[in-house]
Amino acid sequence: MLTGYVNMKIYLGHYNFKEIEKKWQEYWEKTKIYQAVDNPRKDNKFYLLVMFAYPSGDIHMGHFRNYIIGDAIARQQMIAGKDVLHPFGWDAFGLPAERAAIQRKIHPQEWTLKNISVSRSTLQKVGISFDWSREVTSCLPDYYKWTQWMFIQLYKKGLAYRKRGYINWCPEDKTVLANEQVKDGKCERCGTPVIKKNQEQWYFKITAYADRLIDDLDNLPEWPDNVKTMQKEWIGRSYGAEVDFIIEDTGEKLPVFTTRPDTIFGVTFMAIAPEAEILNHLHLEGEFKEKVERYKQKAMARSEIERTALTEEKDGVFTGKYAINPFNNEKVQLWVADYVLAGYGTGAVMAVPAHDTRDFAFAKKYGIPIKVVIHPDENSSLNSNEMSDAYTDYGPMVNSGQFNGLKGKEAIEKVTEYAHQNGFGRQKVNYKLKDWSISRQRYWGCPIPIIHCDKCGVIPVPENDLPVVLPKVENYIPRGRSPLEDAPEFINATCPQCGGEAKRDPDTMDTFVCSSWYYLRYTDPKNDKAPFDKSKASNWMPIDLYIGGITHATGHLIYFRFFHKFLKDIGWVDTPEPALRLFNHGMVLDAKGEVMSKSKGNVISPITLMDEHGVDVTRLAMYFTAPSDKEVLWSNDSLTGVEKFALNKFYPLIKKYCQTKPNLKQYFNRKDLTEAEWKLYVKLNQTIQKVSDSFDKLQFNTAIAALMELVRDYDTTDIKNDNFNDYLILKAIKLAAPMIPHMAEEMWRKAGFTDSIFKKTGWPNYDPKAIVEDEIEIAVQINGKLRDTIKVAVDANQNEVETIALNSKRVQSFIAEKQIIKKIFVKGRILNLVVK
RNA sequence: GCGAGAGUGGUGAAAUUGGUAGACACGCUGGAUUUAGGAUCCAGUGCCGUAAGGCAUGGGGGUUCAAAUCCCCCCUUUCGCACCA
Repeated sequence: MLTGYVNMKIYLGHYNFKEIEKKWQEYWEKTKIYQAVDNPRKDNKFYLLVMFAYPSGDIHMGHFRNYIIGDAIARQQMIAGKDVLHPFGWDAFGLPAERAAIQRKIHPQEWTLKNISVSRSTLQKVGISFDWSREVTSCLPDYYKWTQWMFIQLYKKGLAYRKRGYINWCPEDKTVLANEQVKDGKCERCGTPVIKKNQEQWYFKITAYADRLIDDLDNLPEWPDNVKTMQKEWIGRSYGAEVDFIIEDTGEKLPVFTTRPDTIFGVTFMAIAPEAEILNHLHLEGEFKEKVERYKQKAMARSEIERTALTEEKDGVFTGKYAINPFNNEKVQLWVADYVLAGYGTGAVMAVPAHDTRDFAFAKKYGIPIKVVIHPDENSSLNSNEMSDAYTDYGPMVNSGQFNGLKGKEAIEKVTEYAHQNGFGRQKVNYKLKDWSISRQRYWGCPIPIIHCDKCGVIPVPENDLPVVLPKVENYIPRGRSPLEDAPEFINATCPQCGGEAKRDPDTMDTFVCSSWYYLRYTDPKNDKAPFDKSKASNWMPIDLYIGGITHATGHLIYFRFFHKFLKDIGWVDTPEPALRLFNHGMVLDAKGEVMSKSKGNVISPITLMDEHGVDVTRLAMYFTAPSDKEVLWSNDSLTGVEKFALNKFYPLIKKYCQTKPNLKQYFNRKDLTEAEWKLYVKLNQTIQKVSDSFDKLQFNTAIAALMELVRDYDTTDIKNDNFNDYLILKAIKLAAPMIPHMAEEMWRKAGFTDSIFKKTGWPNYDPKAIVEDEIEIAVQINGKLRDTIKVAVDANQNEVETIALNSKRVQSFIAEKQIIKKIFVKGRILNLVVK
């Protein structure tokens, strides 16, 4: 019945990947197979999102891996019959594009648009199933019009506001950075140490959502724990109390935040951050004024890295002023110290040297008293003269008046309650998270839709006048203030309120604003009346699977959740969270484990590999090398095994197809198959199960291994039933199709189908009664050590297995002259005989 | 320093979540075929040992009939946070 021996040499020539890839790519495009509908069935939709890309050149290995992971899942869902939305777009504003443009002396817009078109056509050649009809590009006015609209909605709700304060400034990029763009005190992009600068900026009030951003993480079971933990820590919620100390001279309140109100009687000094506003209220005099001033200057000049280095000894300077502890009316010294952070709490801390490590070191250095107010327990005590470090655990309060003896949680509650009743304190929750600084003094970004009028103040641009178009200026080099300030045609405007002369806001937005809502635009990308149609968005939301790098854990992924929650509050979306499941893929490094970069000269381009080996083989190699969440040390050797498999083993299956058009929905009955066929049928169903499981976990390496086993076991000499033969081949093609789409489509068509395999043809379900073989090998252990394996019927009970086992010569030799004292039997697995 | 994860053959990795460790590949060794091959096919391949057998999942202890998997200590490593009062 079958074609018999096939010369593999001839065969390889028969899979002309260049031709076949082109053929199907054109077909898929022509038939619009990836075009998502606007109104999927709610219970049958699958929104697969991969993070959109910076168009910084053509795509590299990392992109390639990211997108083929998503593509395999998207295609599996298509086969499975889901309505799939799998869009793509470009995060096209931002510093990298601008910097590259400056280097090459091309306008950022031209550079960006050119890169987009190159990258797009590469992605099309990779055969990624993106719905290009929904492409969005964040630097084009039809998109950023709505980014500006978002800004205005936030402004209307009081969630976008201006504030003067110290900001992170990158002297190299000459712009403000958000906290998440500062890594180790350096600019994340260029590595330049960041300095503090006092400037008026726009902020989004993300802190108003801090609690929901933390609490709702518990409703995201399909987000990785590490990301959730990172977000929780980043937001950094801590419960405590705020206590008002009194500045002795002026009687002014000096509130401080503490998580340890139970140590309040141990306060021996207060420390204030050099940048803190309160310092100006102290009316410092004489030499103290000078010293403090000098210290402030010094502290501000130090870089963030120096200031936060833990090895650095803590220092500070006495202000000559005192504050009163409202609990015991004790007078405590007021110090300025740069280990206190201006941006957290009130910028001042109550220092309890006996019970805080930092305060202890500081007190020792400056000879400030140390007062013990907590003992480790009722039976042991501390002596401040003998302490070599602070005691920071909980314990009973001492030297604390009426509170003596209370400890831990109860102590904290009682102390706080007392402060509350007496009007000098309250419960307080504090967050590390700060409001999101979004102003950037750069050209290549989304203009902030605000007009500054001398008469009317800050006026948002009316929504009808959007977009505020970014002008194409010649001089976009950053100089420390926004280049737009020097573009008269842009900066000069009329006030929408009084009609008088006014100025536009010269800054552009952080690009993370653009990427905070793009996933919604995909549901309705051409809408020019609204950012998106509510019902279209509602049809597709939430995102079922969001794939991207772990690098965005505390940046983009928090902003995007914040935006979504805001949009829910103003009635534009109806789910509490944007994405049900998050998956972080691993990085691609070179064979030595180093990042691929042009400067190192170790870049391997996926394009070169695809030209030489074809898209499908290149994809397969990437899938097979490691599970998707692990990093890959890429070596071209990875191609060898999978190439042989794909070209010499898998593709030739189609030559053995007998054109019987089997019914793929059926299961076979045992009586209709020969013994060998049934065995193969079981193998097929096991493969279906393994591949499906692997896809659920995005572990394509094991899916491929399972397919390799199936093909290895497939032996036509055993098969008499052509219908079964064809059934097996078609199922195998479907299982492989998401990973090797071109080859699979080719095989599918060769099998006589006139429509695409990706058009809801049905993902294979395994036959539950054909998952285990009739006869299996089970292990026989003596005292827990493997001594033999025996073949038994799959449902053999303990007695049957024992009989067979005891018949084994090997087993006998191990139990000879010994007594069996215990028998453990796990059906289908092991028999363990304990002997003595 | 704190938090989370990881450590399995020469290499990439599997392991039904406590039940035959190393699936599937790469590489290597031997053989076959071939004018030749980096092509293809067959066999072998964790380590020690001729064998019987013993030893093996970073190291050391423990729980269990049974541990890569659970518990304790240590080492290495990756990532995140890094004076958050």
